[in-house]
Amino acid sequence: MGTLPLSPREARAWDGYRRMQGLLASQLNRQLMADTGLSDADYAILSALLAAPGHRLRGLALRCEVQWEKSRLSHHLGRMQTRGLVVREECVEDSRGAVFQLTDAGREAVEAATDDRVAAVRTYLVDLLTPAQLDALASISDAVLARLAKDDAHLRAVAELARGA
Amino acid sequence: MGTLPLSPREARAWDGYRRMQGLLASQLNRQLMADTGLSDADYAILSALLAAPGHRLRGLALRCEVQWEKSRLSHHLGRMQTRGLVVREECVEDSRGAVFQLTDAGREAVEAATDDRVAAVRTYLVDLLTPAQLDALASISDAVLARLAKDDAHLRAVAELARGA
DNA sequence: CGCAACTGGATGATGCGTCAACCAATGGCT
DNA sequence: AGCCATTGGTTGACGCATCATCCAGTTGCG
Repeated sequence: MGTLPLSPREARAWDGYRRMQGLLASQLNRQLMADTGLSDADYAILSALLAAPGHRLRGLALRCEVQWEKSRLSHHLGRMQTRGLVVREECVEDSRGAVFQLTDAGREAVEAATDDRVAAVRTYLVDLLTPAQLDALASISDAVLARLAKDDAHLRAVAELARGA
Repeated sequence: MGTLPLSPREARAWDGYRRMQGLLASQLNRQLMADTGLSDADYAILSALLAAPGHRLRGLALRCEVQWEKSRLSHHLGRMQTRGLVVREECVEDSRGAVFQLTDAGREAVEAATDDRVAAVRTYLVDLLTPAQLDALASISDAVLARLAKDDAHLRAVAELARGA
């Protein structure tokens, strides 16, 4: 593929994004961690569970929520379990499956963390942007996510073909 | 701080950004890694060195370029050194300092990786966006980065005060 | 000069993320 | 029923990121 270099406009956008991404992520993570003892990853899991009916979710469903690799999820849930944030239970309808449930401590931890997280998101992102910028960010994300999803679909199609061959 | 929850518009922007960020970063990293054996982090270091006069940079300067914590930089440079991508030399004007220089292998590796990186950035971000969206992304980044810098300045000021007290 | 504070950088411990391999349960197909 | 491909999930190894600590060289100040 003959790849032309980025134009100044493109380079500015990419460069800005790259720097913002790194610093913003580390700032949000650091702050949440310092204030609540929960990492970004913890928070993602916990809030997915909190939103689920009965504060419990099948491993697979959880994986769809947070979009992690299965081994990452497994490792992390293991650690969270030893920290008492979550418990693992057997799955009734598929005995190789697992169901994870929020403990009371886990529920308290997320609830305590939520304000902090929202406040930080406001401070470092949302409150800084105009409505037009908010919408632009949403539409940019949509475009990128659609492209990434297409790739996923492509991968699945290739797997399909391999199966057929 | 009485933190009101995010409005639907704000939530959409934040949620989109969050998802895009995670998947985009992992896709870019994965692809670069698979195609060139270089991680995102490697590439950041190597391209900073490549751009520097003489392909060499003081540790401190490198840290400013990539905005990493010093221990991260030190560890990573150590590993890159054992991989033969980089060499560490003594620093003349400050003998506690260190200077890092790209090896030939390192130079070849970055140069080989550059096309791949640019192509991926096009595929998954830049080429998907309209000029208006590119500009919006740049201005959003500027706003966020300015806010983060302000915090940094604040931290420095606090340190200053502590020094004075 | 001499001492204290600071700075550039290295190091070790620890938790995290990814990959590859694995295992058991399942479901489809004949 | 019996087999085989698939799937949900775990495990171990390994490289990476962060924190706290440390060290040597440097700078500023009396």
